[in-house]
Amino acid sequence: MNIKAVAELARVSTATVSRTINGTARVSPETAERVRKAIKTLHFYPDTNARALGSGRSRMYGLIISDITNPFFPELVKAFEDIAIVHGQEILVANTNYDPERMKICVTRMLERKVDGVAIMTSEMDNALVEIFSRRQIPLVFLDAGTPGRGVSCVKINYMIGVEWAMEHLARLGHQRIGFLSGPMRLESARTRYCAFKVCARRERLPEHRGLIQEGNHRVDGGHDAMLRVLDSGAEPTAVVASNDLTAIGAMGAIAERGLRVPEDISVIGFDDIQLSAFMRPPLTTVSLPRAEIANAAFRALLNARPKDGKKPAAGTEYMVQPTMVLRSSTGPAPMSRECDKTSR
Amino acid sequence: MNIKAVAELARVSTATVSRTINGTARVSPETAERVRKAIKTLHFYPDTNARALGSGRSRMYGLIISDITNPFFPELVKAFEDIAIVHGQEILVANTNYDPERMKICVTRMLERKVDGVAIMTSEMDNALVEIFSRRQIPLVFLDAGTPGRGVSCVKINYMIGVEWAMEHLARLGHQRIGFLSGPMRLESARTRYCAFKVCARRERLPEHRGLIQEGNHRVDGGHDAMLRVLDSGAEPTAVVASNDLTAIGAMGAIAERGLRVPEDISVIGFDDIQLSAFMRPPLTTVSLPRAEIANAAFRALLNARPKDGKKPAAGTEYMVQPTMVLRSSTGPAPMSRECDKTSR
DNA sequence: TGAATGGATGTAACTGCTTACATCGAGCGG
DNA sequence: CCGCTCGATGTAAGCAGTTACATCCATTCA
Repeated sequence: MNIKAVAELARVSTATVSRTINGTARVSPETAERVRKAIKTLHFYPDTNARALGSGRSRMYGLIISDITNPFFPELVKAFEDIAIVHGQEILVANTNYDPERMKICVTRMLERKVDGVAIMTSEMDNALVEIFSRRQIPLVFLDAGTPGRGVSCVKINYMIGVEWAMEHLARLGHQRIGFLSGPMRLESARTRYCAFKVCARRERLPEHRGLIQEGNHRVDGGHDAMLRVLDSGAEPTAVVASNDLTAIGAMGAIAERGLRVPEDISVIGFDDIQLSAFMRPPLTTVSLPRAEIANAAFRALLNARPKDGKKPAAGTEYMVQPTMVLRSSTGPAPMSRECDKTSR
Repeated sequence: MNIKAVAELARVSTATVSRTINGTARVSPETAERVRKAIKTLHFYPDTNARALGSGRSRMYGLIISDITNPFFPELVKAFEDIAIVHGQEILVANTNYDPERMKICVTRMLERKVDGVAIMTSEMDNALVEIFSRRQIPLVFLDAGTPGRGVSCVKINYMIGVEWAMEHLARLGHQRIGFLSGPMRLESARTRYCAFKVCARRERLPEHRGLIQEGNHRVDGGHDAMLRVLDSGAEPTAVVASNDLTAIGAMGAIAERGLRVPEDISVIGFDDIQLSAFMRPPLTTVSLPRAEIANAAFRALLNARPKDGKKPAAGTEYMVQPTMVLRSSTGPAPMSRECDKTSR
């Protein structure tokens, strides 16, 4: 079942069949109709491999993420896929599992499949690998990393403003001793959020305490453990900001274990706004990162940077997306300080 | 950058390069070494499209799921991908978004990419589409649907035993008035769970009440609404079993809204054991469906059914996987009946 | 010593589609 | 009425691999 069979049935050449399928040149309406009919009759599906080989374009974008079971990613992937389908492109998803070794495999897959561009939504990237893509003139787009260049774009999230909003929200509620549960420090995105927190904390002249800041791993268990360390440090926070929602959820568990209540004793703010945050008890106040917008920007970046007519890829751009604050019930007025508590007893 | 360049640098023919890459025939160690060195020097990555075209095998399996943002799927996808990588295969994931129309697009993609087999882990499948695959001798494997045949396997989950365990657990805790929040009845898997519940309920001679059983949509909002309907029906359940975890989570929210407590007033049991269930307050007792095992069975099914040497696909098999009960804190002893409550006041 | 064997490698046809170029009429202006 | 243009279509050369078959040479055996 190939294009030749269709051509014979429609009594035209294979070129005409190809042209009607792709709309790359004028075909008379009657001929086109005959071809379409033949395609239907024979249940013909053009072989993508052959198409890619012949045309040099694979009609496929690569999407590299850390781990599809991290709830941040599925929505991103879906949004990206939906846009891709509209543009007649497919997407090839690859998980790095946070492992730079496996990242190499991902890159290899992309190259072997001759993707038209790659969106790298994770940070396990090393410059040698970027070089490989750039040598082949394959457009790239990074999330929260890199600098724009020929064919290389990046989508940056305005973490600073997100953290500012969170801090402002807490300040209004009267919080002073605010903890921060960071992500793994080897991740650029985690470091950025951490830095934004420190800048804000300094600016607001919040009391500092060594124990207030603890490193997690962007997973629930890490958030749980980090929160316990905060509580055990004697820092006595009235609120904590977590580097992502999973961390915040772990923290809420730890707080409950210690017999404290959210938000009466400690307020908690997350980052990401994953689906499940809305269904926690209490529902989590969080800084929402707009997944669909990120996917959109990334896709547009790849589309725009696409090399035209064998020329070099166009210049890359930097996109900035703005997070939004989602107020739910895990934050509340700061409790009176412990000193007051003691006095009143 | 193609195989010819490698061949020239290694001073051999393209056939020898192909042979060393694929290990399909003996190549002398010295020659092989030269070829490998040339590949490395030139950063050569063989074009998968050309390979697939030449060999007829795409080394790729399709995986059709409903929706990657449904937390049941990411783990399935990941497990499937991990096994595939070990076997040197890739996977092409496609979302149907629960839409039969879009299922057609998914099928088209699979055919165009000449996949070596397809795992269909969703129910929006119609027989005409199955026919298309079977005509092309492409092995299929279904989850919870279909019957095994030539090249067609299925992985079935023993829902009956899962529901039995849940009911037994509740019975031991003294529950009698047990509600059921079903999934959308058009899904075979939802119907199966519902039937299993009814069979169990009859066998245990549990009191029946029209309002005890309500239809949800396998999402949180559906569970929430269905639970409200149960509560408003006057059925006064002391426990509810939900068709999946998201439904159970929605139900817990509805219960809390009505000022009732889980598990003191109403026990809740879910189905699936998605990650977030462990982090609910209270953590959700649920019937765990082993995602990794399902992925494993599906992959093995495709591998075994693969047509050998141009022959027809082998006969398909039926795999049965067993769920397990995960006891957490959303279930507890049945409260005394309302009547008793009234009397004691 | 000549034929048979077999391992290593080369040659070239083939995969299914795209596309540059060629061809062929029809319509049209000079 | 001729040459031109232009739209519709055909021809065939790629694209980058795989692989059946051919070739070559060194053994091995009768």
